[in-house]
Amino acid sequence: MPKDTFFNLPDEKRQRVIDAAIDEFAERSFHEARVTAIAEGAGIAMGSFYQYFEDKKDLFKYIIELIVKEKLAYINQDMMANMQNYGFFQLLREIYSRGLRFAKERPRLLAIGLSLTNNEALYHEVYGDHVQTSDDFFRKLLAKGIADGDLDPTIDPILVARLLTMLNYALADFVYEDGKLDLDDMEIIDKMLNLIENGIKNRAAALGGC
Amino acid sequence: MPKDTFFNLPDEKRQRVIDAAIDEFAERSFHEARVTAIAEGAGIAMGSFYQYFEDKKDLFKYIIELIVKEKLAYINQDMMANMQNYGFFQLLREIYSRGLRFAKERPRLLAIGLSLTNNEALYHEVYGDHVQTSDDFFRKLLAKGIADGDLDPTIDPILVARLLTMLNYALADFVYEDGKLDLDDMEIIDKMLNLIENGIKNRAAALGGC
DNA sequence: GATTCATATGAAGCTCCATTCACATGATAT
DNA sequence: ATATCATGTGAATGGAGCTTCATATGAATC
Repeated sequence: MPKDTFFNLPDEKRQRVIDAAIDEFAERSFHEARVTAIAEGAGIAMGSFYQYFEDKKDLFKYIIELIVKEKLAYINQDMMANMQNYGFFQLLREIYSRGLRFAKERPRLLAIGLSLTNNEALYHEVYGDHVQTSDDFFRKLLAKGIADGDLDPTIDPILVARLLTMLNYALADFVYEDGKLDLDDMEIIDKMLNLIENGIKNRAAALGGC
Repeated sequence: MPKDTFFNLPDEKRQRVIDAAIDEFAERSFHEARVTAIAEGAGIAMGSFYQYFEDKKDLFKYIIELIVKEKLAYINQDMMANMQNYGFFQLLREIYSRGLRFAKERPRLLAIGLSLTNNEALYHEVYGDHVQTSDDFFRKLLAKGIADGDLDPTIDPILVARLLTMLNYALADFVYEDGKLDLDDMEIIDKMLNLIENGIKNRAAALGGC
């Protein structure tokens, strides 16, 4: 947790520190990121940095906290409230589309988030035990989908939840590689959803008899 | 490229160096990995290390080269030769199952490979341009599957290739988290394939009329 | 205007490594 | 046995970067 001195800072200066930190952590892993670069980027003295934070990790945890808050704001806004009104695939479409928007609008935040998932030790230190994972969320969604009759009841919710999470990551990945795919965002999402909904098997032959 | 002195080493000693390097790179990112730990692990003097390698990166690239060779051996063996005899989903099942076996039998190699995909700069330095990606491979497979009539011809092969790659990663991920899923390997793979083949929509209702 | 308190500063101090160096060792050739 | 060559060694060297420290600045209070 940053010290009081940090929160007492004028908004503009505090924001400069946050921005500089996001820049550095987005470019380099936690271990590679340099406190000196952050201080310089924010236009503060090295000594000041340690007036504001215990150490580098203290700042990093704070930044992660901000990212989580912001991401949840993107995903959650009103959606959970109206959850009952939508079918499974509508909800999934909404989740993916909001996740993609977050990735496009805050690519540096996305990069930091991804870098954290690649560092297990740090990940646990940041989140402790109460890891409200993306998996948990999808599991609940799947349970509801099965209960509502939208989904094949024989699927394994734990496995599928993980797969949906991974596909969500895949989506974010496309953002980094512009031009790889000549599609607009909703088109990508709809094609992904089509895979999730129907698979990729050729049904034309099989359904001939219907 | 390691120096001649390295390749002139007795096999046993050369292997000790390779093993020590794999241990260290599997535990820590390239940047965090310590030459001192590798030298100590291999039972050689620091000076010797620099008789064998230009620097830390020289060794790292060599290790990656070994990993790629070994992984290809797992995946490729005879399979590509018999490709024509199998349908798309049989091939995919085979690929996933071999990938999973590699992950289970060589978890440290898997970890190093994953860590490399998380470091774009290093990744490009190691592979240069001729990045024979997993994507390319799946694209060809998909093209064949469509040509053979196994797959829905309206899918987007580029997008789906990426999704199949990500699902392959997801599979490897499960290996790390034992117990999360109470299934044996082939069961996981078959459930994944079922998602890919048929999606997760509940067809019972829709097919009632058939 | 002196004291106190909070904050600012950048130059040390320190630790951790990668890399180098000056000096063995030991084999092979002369 | 001496010279030459390849290899081995671990103690310097040096740089990078986190953290601390001694000292300023400046506002608020007495």
